[in-house]
Amino acid sequence: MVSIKDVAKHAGVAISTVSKVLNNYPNVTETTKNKVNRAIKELNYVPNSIAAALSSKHSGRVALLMDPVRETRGADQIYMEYILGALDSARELGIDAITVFFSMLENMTVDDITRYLRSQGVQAIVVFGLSQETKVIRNLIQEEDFFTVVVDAPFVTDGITSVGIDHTEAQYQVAVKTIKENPGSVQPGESAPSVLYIAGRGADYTTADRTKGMKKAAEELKVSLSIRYGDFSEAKAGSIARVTGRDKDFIICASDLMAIGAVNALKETGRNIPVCGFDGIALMAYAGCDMNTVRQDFYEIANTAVKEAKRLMDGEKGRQVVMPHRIVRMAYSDIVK
Amino acid sequence: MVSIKDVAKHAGVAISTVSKVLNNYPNVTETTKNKVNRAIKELNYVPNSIAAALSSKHSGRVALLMDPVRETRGADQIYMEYILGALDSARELGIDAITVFFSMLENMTVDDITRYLRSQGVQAIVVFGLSQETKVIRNLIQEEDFFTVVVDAPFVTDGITSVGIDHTEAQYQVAVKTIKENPGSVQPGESAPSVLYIAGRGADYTTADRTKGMKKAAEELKVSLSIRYGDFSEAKAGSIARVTGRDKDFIICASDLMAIGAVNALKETGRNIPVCGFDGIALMAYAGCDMNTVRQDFYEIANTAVKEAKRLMDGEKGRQVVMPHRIVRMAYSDIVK
DNA sequence: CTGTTAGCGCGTTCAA
DNA sequence: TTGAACGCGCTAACAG
Repeated sequence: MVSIKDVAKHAGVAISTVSKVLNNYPNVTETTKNKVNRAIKELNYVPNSIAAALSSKHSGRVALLMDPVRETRGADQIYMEYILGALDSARELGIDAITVFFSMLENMTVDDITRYLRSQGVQAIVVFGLSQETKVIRNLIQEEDFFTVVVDAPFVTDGITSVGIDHTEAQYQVAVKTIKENPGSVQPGESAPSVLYIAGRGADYTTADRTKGMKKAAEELKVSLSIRYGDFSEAKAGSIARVTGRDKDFIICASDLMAIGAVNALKETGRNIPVCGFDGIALMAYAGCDMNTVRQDFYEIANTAVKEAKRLMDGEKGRQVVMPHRIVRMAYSDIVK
Repeated sequence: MVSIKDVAKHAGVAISTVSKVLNNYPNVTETTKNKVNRAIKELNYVPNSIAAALSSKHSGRVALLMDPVRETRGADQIYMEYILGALDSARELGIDAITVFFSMLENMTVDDITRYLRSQGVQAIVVFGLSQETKVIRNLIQEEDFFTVVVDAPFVTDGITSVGIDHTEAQYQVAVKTIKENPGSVQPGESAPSVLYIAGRGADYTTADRTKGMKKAAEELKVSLSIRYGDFSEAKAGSIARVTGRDKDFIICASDLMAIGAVNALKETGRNIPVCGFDGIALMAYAGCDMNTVRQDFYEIANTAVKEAKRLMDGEKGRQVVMPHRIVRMAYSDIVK
């Protein structure tokens, strides 16, 4: 393995000089810089990031923490896009990222986790899909032992950046669009259209925001609103749709999986009313649900999140980043290429 | 940060002694071992794996190479399970794993990739879903610069282990089961039932094996067999089903995604014949395809693959590992909990 | 069985 | 502007 020493020798300079041009330090003549770069090329040298990390005491390593629930394989797309987006941006920024699932952290204390991550040279963490129930992770974040970026959760301090879409606005828009696009589904003679909103899990940080958006839409459109919590469970959303959805004109769901559950439940009862979801995953179309959702661009969110992590490691302060979203209609024909 | 030196001092022994108990070396008295362990506990010491890797020259780090195609989000489950399985077993074995997608390696030469991985301290690679078309990766494997485990591809040398199911047998079984379970779908008066087999991509290592299994089943059951290549494309499988499937009694597909494409194409034409897939992903059930597939247990395969990588790093020779498979019927009700 | 010592490859003072 | 030297935390001979 060719090391910095070989490069130095080959270029006829000192090791430290090579290190300086590698790290773009000032105070290096163009001439020597060229010499070094030529040597690097000729020897096909690649810096050893392990050694660099050990020496500099900051690895620039980031851990991606997420919780793909084993039971809901249909939603894997979300996590895959998170991972793809995060790794792409890590690669681009030249920092390395490791993926850590909550399941690997089970029955570990905050201290255990901190030590584990430290031993791995982790300097920053990016947390996806945090819920208030995940106490350990929440404490981990609040300990601020690492530079932290949280996706879809309201934490912002000097060391914590928050990234996510505006869930209130997104839910508002998708609800309005769904109701307005389907005026015919209101029973004739009915005074006000009725909407069943199947919200997520109360403990989830996004739930309150989305519910607020739904309420705003209901007020503006003067529709009567019933709210139930489906806990992001497809089965539970199905039950709710069967019972509470019986006399409603619209069902609006806080997740695609719940929308699928609701639609399939309705099919059994023979009813056919507009249902909309939220996440914009391909599964919707496969499940035969041609309906509105919010396109969340998980890839972009994760991509940005890692960039924000890098920003924190570079000494900048935490901040809140609001990502754009857009409303789309998922259709099978758009999926199959 | 508390280091090995602190532990040594605290325990009143030499640094190397601490290192020895850390790495379970022989020739250490129980007494000193206890002293050291106590010190470790008291100081809350965590070994720095970065330093260990630098010093020992073998990081035990493994890179997971895979190629989740961005267009087929429905099949993300496969990659998620690969990742989950691999990371779980890496965590269990105490080695760290990084995930690398083919897309991150685009327009890099074998040399570039080797250097990149080396710079990351990668010692072993696990390659998922290799196709003969991916020349660069194939060359990377054959260079044998890293300990290598390939999933579903026929490479075995002293430094390369191959892990996967028996695709011939699996395809044989699922085909037989599908045909036997649906005797009624054969047109009355017809001499021999006819089967359309939509194979994968010719360049894929699994394709030949699966096709062999299909042929064997066709011979045994005395059915006439037509073979077309769907290239694992849902759309292409749809076209094939529409055209070539028009007069067939069964359609058997080499992947779930193609099965879904075929089923949806058939729906348009109003025909309803048995169709089976292969991978056993949840999407099948969501897509309303209640049909046979091979349950491949991607999680288990990846889990095993990483263990095999560890085995290679421990100095054992490469070998072939055949994983079990089983045939299941995917139904929506089994998916939704 | 335990301790001493020499690196691993690199970043970083501090003199020159 | 350059280079020599030290140390990051640890492993691995080797000596005792």
